[in-house]
Amino acid sequence: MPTQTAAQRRAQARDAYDAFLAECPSRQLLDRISDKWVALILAALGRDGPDRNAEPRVMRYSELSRRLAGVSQKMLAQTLRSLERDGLVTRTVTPSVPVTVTYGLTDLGQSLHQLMYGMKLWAEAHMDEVHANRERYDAAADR
Amino acid sequence: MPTQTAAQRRAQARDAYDAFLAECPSRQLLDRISDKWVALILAALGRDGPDRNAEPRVMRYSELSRRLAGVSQKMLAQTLRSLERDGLVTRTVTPSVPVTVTYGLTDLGQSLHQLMYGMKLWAEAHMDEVHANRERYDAAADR
DNA sequence: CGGAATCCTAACCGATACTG
DNA sequence: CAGTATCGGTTAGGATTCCG
Repeated sequence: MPTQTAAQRRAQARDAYDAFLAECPSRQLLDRISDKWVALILAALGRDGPDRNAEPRVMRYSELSRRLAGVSQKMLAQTLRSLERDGLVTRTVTPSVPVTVTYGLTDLGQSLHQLMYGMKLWAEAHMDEVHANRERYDAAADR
Repeated sequence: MPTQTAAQRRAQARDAYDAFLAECPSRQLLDRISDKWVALILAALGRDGPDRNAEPRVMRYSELSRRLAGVSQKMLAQTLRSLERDGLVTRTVTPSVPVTVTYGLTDLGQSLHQLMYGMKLWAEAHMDEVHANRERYDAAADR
C-alpha cells in the first residue's frame, strides 16, 4: 500500500506548482497544451463517452491528417512528436509494406482529452453568441 | 415561453458547427481560445468554486499584470481587448484620477473559465509525470 | 494608472522537395 | 504511407516611447 494515494499526490503537486509564475515548469506545460493543434489532435483521438471499458480510438497518420482539415504535414508530425515525448499519445509502427503508423492516447492523454473535447464543444456551442458580441462591439466602435 | 430551451439551442449549434473543419467559424474560435494568455487570464478571473451566488471576481489591469507573471503590456492589453470583443470579459472604467479599470467575467466567460481553470490544474497536477516521460523519451533517443 | 503606437527580431509555420 | 529537411514569408510578441 502506498504512503500516498493518487489523489494526495495530485493535491501535493497542485501545491508545489503554480502556473501563474513564469518560471514554473507547469507554466511551460500550460503554454504547450494551449495550442490549437494540440487541442484538435487530443480532441480527435480518445474516447468521448464515459465508458471506461470502450476500445481506445486509434488513428493512422493519414486519417488524422484528413480529419484535422488544414493542418500541414509539418505541424501534424511536429505536434505528434511532442505529444509522444510528453507521454500523451502512443505511436505504434506496423512494419508492413508500406508501413502503417497508428496514434492513440495514453491514460494521461485521455485525462486531458476530456478538457480538450470540452473546449471544442464550447467553441461550437457558443459560436453564434460570440459572433453577435463581436458585431455589437464593432458597431459601437464605429460611432 | 421559448420554442427551444437553452439546451436545445446548444445541441443545434453543436450540429451546425464542426471545429475539425478549417473553414468553420468555430475552428477559428477554438484557435483563438487555444492561447496561453487567454488561458491564464480566464483562469485568473472568475469564481473557482461551485457557488453560483458568490461575488464575481474583478481585477485591475495592474493586478492582472502582476498575477500573470511574465506577460507584456502589449499582450495583456491585446488579449483583454479581444476577450472583451468576444463578450467574455467586461471592462469597467472608473473615471477617478488616475483612472481605474477593472476586468471581470461575463456569464459566457465564466462558462469558459471552468475549462481554463481545469487546464491550469491539469498542468500543475501532471507536471511531474510529463517531466518523467520526457526524460525517458530523450534517454531512449540517445541510444 | 492604463493603455496606444511604433519598431524590430525571433519564432512559427506553410510550401516544397526528398527519403525509407 | 509516413514522415524529415530546408527555405522563406508572416506574424507573434518584446522593448521602448508617449499620451489622457
